[in-house]
Amino acid sequence: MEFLNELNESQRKAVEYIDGASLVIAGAGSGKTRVLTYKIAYLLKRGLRPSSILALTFTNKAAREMKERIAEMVGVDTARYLWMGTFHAIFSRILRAEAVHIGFTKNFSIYDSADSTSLIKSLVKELKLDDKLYKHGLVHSRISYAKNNLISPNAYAANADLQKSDMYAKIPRVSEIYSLYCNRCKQADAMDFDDLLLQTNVLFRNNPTILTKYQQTFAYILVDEYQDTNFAQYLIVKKLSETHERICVVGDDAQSIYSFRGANIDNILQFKTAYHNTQTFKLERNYRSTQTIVNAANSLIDKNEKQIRKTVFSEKETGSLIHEMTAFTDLEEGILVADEIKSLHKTFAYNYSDIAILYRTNSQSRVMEDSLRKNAIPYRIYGGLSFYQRKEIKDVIAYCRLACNFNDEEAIKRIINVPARGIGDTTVGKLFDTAREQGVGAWDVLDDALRYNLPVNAGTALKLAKFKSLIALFATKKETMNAYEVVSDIVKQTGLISDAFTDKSTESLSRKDNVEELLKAIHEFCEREKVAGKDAFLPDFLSEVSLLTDQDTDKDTNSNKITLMTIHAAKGLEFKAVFIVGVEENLFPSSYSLDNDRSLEEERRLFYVAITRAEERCYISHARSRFRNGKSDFCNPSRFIKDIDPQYIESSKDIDFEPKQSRFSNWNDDMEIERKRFSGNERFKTNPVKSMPANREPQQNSLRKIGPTQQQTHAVSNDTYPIGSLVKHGVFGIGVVLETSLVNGNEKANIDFGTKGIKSLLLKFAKLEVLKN
DNA sequence: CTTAGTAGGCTTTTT
DNA sequence: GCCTACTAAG
Repeated sequence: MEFLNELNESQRKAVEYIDGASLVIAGAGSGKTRVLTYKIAYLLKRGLRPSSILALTFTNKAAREMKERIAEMVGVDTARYLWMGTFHAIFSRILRAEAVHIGFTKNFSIYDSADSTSLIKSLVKELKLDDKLYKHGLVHSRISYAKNNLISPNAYAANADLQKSDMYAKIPRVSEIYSLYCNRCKQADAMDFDDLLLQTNVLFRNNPTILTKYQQTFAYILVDEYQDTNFAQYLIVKKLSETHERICVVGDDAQSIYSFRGANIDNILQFKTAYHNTQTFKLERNYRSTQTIVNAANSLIDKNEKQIRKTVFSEKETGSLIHEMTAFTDLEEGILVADEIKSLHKTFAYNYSDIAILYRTNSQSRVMEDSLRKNAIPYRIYGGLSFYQRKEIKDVIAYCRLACNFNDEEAIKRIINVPARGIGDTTVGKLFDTAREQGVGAWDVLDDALRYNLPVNAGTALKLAKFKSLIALFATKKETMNAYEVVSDIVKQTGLISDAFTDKSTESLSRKDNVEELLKAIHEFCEREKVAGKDAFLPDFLSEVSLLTDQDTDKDTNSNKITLMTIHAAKGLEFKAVFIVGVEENLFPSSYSLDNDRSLEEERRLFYVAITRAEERCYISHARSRFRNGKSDFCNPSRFIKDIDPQYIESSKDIDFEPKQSRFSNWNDDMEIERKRFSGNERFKTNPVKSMPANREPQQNSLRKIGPTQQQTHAVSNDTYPIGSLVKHGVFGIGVVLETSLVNGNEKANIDFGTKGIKSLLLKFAKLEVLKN
């Protein structure tokens, strides 16, 4: 077991304890995945069969990467038999095998969130409720909450607290919708994402022999990211490990950021209560970040009440201070970030792929993008609409689903008129109403309008019947043809992308590309299975694809580009330099989180996650005004900045926002900074990593280019705003132009707004009105 | 039944 | 400001 020597002492202890329940608290960057993989390797070396080990993750990506690493250690042929995957993937596999015990078939459909939403909308309509009050998102989140907490529709209706809060929100009939929703899913032989966990619980609760079978199968259970488990997941794991209690959960309460998806931080905080004789291991050495970054993050998270106390430390160099950047507007923020990235790239030889810009909301990406594009900095945005959420992809998949499960009503609704075949909303409405009245499935009604008294004319009836026979044809083909052949056939026969030939718009071309991309993926899937000696049929592909996300489609991750993503998406990743942008009140922390401490603490953890992504340099930026929801808002710096011990931050704030300070003294500061910067640069060249000096910083960002010491600075011969002009600014009012300068080709002016102070503004953004010059 | 035009709305989103 | 989802006209 010499591989154990590659671990530090606390890691090794966590790996070697396998006799009972263990909780591994893994601080950011402390080698959590390493512990998990080595532990599995250790279990195998100790003689456990791979098929008796269950390892649960939250993403396919995490599962795949872990499996690869284990394969390297113990060989592919052993690793293959591990039960390793996401909660959803593993339990959908078990549910397919045991489906009959809970009234489903093994080919049950998986409804994605769009299907759930669509079903909820139809139910609200059917019940003639006001969709302004019964918003689908809200209703869905209530249902989801109930399912995650294993509250049945009846229990929901009987629960006084839930009823009270629904009453208060003027949506008292949610329990009714919930109940109908469950019935419809069952009729459609469909489970939504939450059902995969809920029905697993139902299965184990109602079938003790089946539970026992899996308890015996899984001799050892490991759970990654335990802080993100919800109650349904907690209970599955608890039940499966009940007899042997050989379980190891790994997580970091400080990185619990998914409560809005039902994650319950109490699962990790209370683990010791749930499992007797728990051994706790703390991984406190951070291998990722400089001491400054680790200490700053510690000082921040220290402000949270609810947490497992730990002392995360780094033995790397001190490193540079966290840099606070202040911009006037979101646009200027983009410019400052791009400027700094250029300097990191040019002067300090950072690769673009070493740098990430992280934000709280996706909408913030736009300004950053614009600025990067203008500066010809390559970037890649993660997030937004995922591949599998694209309309054309979902359409193809809906055809597949329907071919495998004729009861899948959401699939029928989605594709019955896609591509347009003259079956409109009215007809579809009649179809489902009739099916409901007659107590049959819509599928049955399709080709027998007469028998079921479907009130449509002969032409429409024919169209419906033709649609049915088309799907029935695919259903027959799937019995003999492999997944790739069937789906190519579907795409060809339905004409889903044929309009791309007539329509040359980039839009339809990209749709065509996407469908081809999907076909390629299916082809690869079939080839993979063939290598493993299996034939891949449509249901096999379907059960895999329903649980796939965009993160699994990652390509060109190796290219040298800046990463732009939300902080949520950045969890688990690391970059040499990280820019956290828009760190302002009401944005971060989000205004939605301000009314209770629990969610405010979660926002703080989110900020903690953001900071701890950085290995060497971390920038925190905020703007004084920001364009949001169509209008410009004033912004104050986030309270979280004050939560960080000031000794770890340096800031450009004083320079930009100290109107009382005289220009003269600023100049002095500025020159001092420039001097330090210069000497810092020189040192840096000889040793790029270690001597990253804290003082070579962009804190002069807005002023260094104005100060006389800067060589790139040129006075602007400016006709529009000569010195002494009287100008009017939308926010600051009337001011006098003191001086102008050129900053990377952008004109900048220092303007005295009297009581509002002296501001340094970029003229192209400031929208100044000249009153007198 | 399809298309265009507008009103509303707005966090994060491992599956 | 931008996207979606519903409504009114073709």
